[in-house]
Amino acid sequence: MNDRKNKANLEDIARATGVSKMTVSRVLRGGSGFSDDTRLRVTEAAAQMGYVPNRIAAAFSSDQASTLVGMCVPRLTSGLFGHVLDGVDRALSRLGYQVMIGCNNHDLTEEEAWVRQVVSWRPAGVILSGRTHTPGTVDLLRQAAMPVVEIWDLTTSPIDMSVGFSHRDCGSEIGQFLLRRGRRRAGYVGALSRSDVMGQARMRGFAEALSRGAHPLIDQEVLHDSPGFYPGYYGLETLLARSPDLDVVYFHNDEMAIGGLAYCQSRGIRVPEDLGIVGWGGMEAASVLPRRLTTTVVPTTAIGKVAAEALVARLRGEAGQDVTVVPTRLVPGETA
Amino acid sequence: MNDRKNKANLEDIARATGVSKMTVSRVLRGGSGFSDDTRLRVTEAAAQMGYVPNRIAAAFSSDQASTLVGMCVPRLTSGLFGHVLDGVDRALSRLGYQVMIGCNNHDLTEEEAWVRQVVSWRPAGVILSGRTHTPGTVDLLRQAAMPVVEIWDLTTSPIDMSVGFSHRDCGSEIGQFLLRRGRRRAGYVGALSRSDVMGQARMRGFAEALSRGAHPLIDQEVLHDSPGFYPGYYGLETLLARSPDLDVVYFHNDEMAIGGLAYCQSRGIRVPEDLGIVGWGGMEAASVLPRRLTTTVVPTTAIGKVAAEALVARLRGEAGQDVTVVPTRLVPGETA
DNA sequence: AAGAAAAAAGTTATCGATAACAATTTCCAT
DNA sequence: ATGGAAATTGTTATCGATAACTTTTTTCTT
Repeated sequence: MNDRKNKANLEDIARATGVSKMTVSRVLRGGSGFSDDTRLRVTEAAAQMGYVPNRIAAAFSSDQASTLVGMCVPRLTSGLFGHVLDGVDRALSRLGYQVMIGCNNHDLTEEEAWVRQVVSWRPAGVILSGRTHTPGTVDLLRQAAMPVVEIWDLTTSPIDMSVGFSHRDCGSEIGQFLLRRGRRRAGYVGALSRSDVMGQARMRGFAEALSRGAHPLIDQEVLHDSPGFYPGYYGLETLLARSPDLDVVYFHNDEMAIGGLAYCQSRGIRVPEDLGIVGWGGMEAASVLPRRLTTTVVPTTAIGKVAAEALVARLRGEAGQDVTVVPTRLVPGETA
Repeated sequence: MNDRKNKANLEDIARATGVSKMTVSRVLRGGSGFSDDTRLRVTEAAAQMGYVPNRIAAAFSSDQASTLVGMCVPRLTSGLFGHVLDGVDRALSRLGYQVMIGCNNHDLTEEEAWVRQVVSWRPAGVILSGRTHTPGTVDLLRQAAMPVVEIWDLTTSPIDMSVGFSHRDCGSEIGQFLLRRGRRRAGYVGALSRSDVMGQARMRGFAEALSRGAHPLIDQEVLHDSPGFYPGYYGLETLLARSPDLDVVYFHNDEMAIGGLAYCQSRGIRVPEDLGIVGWGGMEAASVLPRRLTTTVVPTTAIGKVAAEALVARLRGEAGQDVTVVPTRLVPGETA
């Protein structure tokens, strides 16, 4: 307990116990190579001195010992990613890992900047959202030679591993569903056109299914805004002003769809009789609306959990598949 | 570029440039003490060799250099904390810090375990949620002698700094508001009774204000469940079964209040005529309901931002206040 | 009881960066 | 030109833990 750093280190404990630093290290890491008597004395001294291991030093010395995992999401304020994060954090913290977060705002350059920061911490592994990355990002991760899991948007040729589902298939499934229900004049309301490639993929899948069914997408309104309630409200207003005779509208996500529902309510448009409304994501709020929203439920927590477990399995050298599909579920609801 | 570690280090760059490690270090950290010529040669070599600094080593060597900040929230799946996290992450990542997250599930023992892990990474500072902590947590943080910000629930005697508002005042303000509006028979629906001390504080403030107004709280239903939509729905059902003549119900948060609204809708209870509904938190969804929810809006992102800035200010030795009040705002809405 | 095997404990080198200090070079005024 | 200040560069020690190896002690077998 000196003045400047009041933190005890291995040497302090060694001195207090009359053994070597190395023996203390062995005891505290709980391996073998020490007697019961020594173990007792060391653990007691450590507890008494309030020893907190220095993981910086440990990670520095061994480079096997890092328990840091980086996790980057497109937006922290999205309810869906909160659940993914929760799944990741639960699985990892239980195993003694710490999660470093990042947020790329759907911007691949921001993602690269974040990856550069994280890699400089020499983490045990990294989890990214999405399948598209800058060449620089991929380089950095390959150089770092650690487990990488790409989640959310499935890719068959991942940097390392991938856990998720196909956004295109989500859109396509909804398209087919609506055609079966007799909808013939579909529109789309989206957001973040430039950057949210996954939303785009859903829209493309949707449009393709409609075209295959010979009732192609009539019109779409894609806002340069974040996909929230108000953009949904005003997006639908704009779309209907242009194409009043649509019979169903697919939204970028549930938040926007709920905004769309609010617009319908305010204008006396009956849902689903006059207009069908379909969302995506499966936010909890959508399921307690007066009419349950027709949507695709995404197993957010499961994706986080599976991604974390895949990462740890790889760290432990266990065999595992590189690509894991976590299926989504179309919930018919009452709005389409 | 050896086999085992394909990462270049300062020494590699030094060799390639014909200067000393120290000079390379100086150049890459962008201080002074080198010529333009050297700077150019070094930065070029670094870029060419794909040098990624080793922050583990840097943090280890100087203990001033840690750019890690720990941030612990009660729940990652809460929309509110997603915004707080976003505020923190934006402010910190802009300044070159990395955020390590944790989640304590409203459990002080889990919080202590997390703090122990985080402290072992010798972070630059820590942000906690709430004003109540175990003695062990407080000890660990005091020992570590680094900036600590307690957010969300304001305390006048923080471990170090505090940024937030008074939950009791939130409840009290709603109580007074409802009395002014002529409500006389109020109930409360809550969740997580044992662990969510902040929800409890709101309830207490609410009940006190009602008592001062001579129309005390009639009944309350507190579920041992997480505060979501369904608990709100069924909580209100239970409460009304027991006390059918309530004229207003205050909910633990907006999610639960929306669940309550759904229950009213399903039973033909008119809101606000037959029953007033009041939430807390200010989730976005609540503002696009057919009737805007009466609630208290919490400046989530601002709290995160202010907390992060206070932490960094302290790190830089700048003066700043220890306790910052970030005011909430009662939004009358149309449901009470 | 002697020797071999196993367990326990100690020694030394090392990870990569930085602080503190020392040495060298450059620049400028006289 | 020359002394001295300023700018630039180099040297050495250090942070705390761990891997790899060596030494000492204990245990077991015949």
